[in-house]
Amino acid sequence: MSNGDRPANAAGVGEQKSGVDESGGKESEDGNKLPLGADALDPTALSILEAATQRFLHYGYSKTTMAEIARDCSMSTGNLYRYFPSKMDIAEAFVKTLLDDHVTTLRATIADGALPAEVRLRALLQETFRLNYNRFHDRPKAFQLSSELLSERRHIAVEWERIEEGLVAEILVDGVKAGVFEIDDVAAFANAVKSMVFRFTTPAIFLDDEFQALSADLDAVIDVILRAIATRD
Amino acid sequence: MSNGDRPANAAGVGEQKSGVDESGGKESEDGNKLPLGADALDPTALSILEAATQRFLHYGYSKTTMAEIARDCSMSTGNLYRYFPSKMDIAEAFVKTLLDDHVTTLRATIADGALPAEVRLRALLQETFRLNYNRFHDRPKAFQLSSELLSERRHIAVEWERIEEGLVAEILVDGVKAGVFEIDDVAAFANAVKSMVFRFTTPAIFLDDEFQALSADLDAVIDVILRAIATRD
DNA sequence: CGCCTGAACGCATAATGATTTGTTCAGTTG
DNA sequence: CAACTGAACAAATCATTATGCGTTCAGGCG
Repeated sequence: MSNGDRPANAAGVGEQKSGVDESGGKESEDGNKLPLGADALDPTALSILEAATQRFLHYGYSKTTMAEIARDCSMSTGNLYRYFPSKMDIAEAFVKTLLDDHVTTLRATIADGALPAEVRLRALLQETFRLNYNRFHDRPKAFQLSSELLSERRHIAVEWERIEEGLVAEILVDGVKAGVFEIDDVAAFANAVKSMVFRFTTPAIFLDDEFQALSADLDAVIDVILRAIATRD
Repeated sequence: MSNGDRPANAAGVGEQKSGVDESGGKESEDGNKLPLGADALDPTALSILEAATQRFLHYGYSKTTMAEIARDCSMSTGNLYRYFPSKMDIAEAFVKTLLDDHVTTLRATIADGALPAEVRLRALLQETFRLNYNRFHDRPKAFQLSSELLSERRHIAVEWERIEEGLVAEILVDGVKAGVFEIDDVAAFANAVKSMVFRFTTPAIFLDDEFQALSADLDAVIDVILRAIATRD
């Protein structure tokens, strides 16, 4: 218990190691447009994350050893622990950048506020599906790692869902303001939407299904949703 | 290859053993109100199924041995194979009676045609959820066995889904006839409903969730569905 | 000849031991 | 003193052996 020396803000992933408590943790008051992971990282920590990312993508989490990451960075294994509390925390940083990219893409998808709310909502939900599908199909290693991590560190999944639900709610509010949607409780409805498109955000299922068929099914669901909230004249 | 002797209709589960082909198999032209499994079973086969059922429920599939089942029935292991082609086929018969019970319960739930179609649809979907939830929570061994079998013998799952979708479509048609629903393509809409309630029929997910919270979420989804198809005046 | 037995076969699962790997920390370096 | 090393330890993982189990089939019985 002698070395209390850590670089300023060591990896920003200071959660409990294996406990089960759910203390809120940092709230990050700085608006929700900033990236949620990998920001303000020490250069050394960044190089570790980069090396780990390459190996994770090629060989997967379990086949990547701390010794290999250390060798890639020309440092000792012990030194890795000055920047990340554990191997799992490196994976967490990796997954956070993945999710961060997703959110960025989704924001770009719905950026054009001039488009009708129905169009933007459909685009958002289809793009969410497409991102999940591609992550699952084209980068299986990344997918496996993220789903394992998200099931073990639930708070990340919860936060991510909260953000996605916020995007949906954003469009819903726009639609209500524009007079094309009629919704009592936007937050509750956004939650219902999450349930309804669950099938298209749970890759464990669409193993052998075709993208086209699922996308068409999703369109049918969106049709129902839009019909339910369309203003009646 | 000398013994071509089998009791008439040996277990009615004559599918291929481990091939991958998907030939239609028997069509069962006799209406869909009859039980789909465990009918017309030899008394001996029935006693085997009964003994196996008890052990499956108590100890699960893998911890139940053919030797035990044979001992329970006071016969040799070899003789079991005169009534069921394999252990998995005994499990199939077991699962079919489970699903059969489900369908019977669901039919009873929506039997009262005098009730409004909205009420019957909600009852059907909530009851479907409740049955899945209970099977998952109160009889974990039965649940595990059925999900493993349904993923291996897909045609059973497919047929079961077809029946459930048929029940939904039945109510939808009634609602349209009564003038309370407005639906273009009933079959397509029933399929969309299946997607939307997917979350509530996929027990792998509601591991730690509460029944009440999920049931409330399902109610919200049903509200959206009903709002989408309500006739407008 | 129809119905059934139980020993025998080969595969899957479990148990055992050997090796690797995540993590720690006393100590080195500059 | 901050940055880092590398040997040491416990726990996980892997290869290998041993055991159990589903399945078959040549034969017995009534």
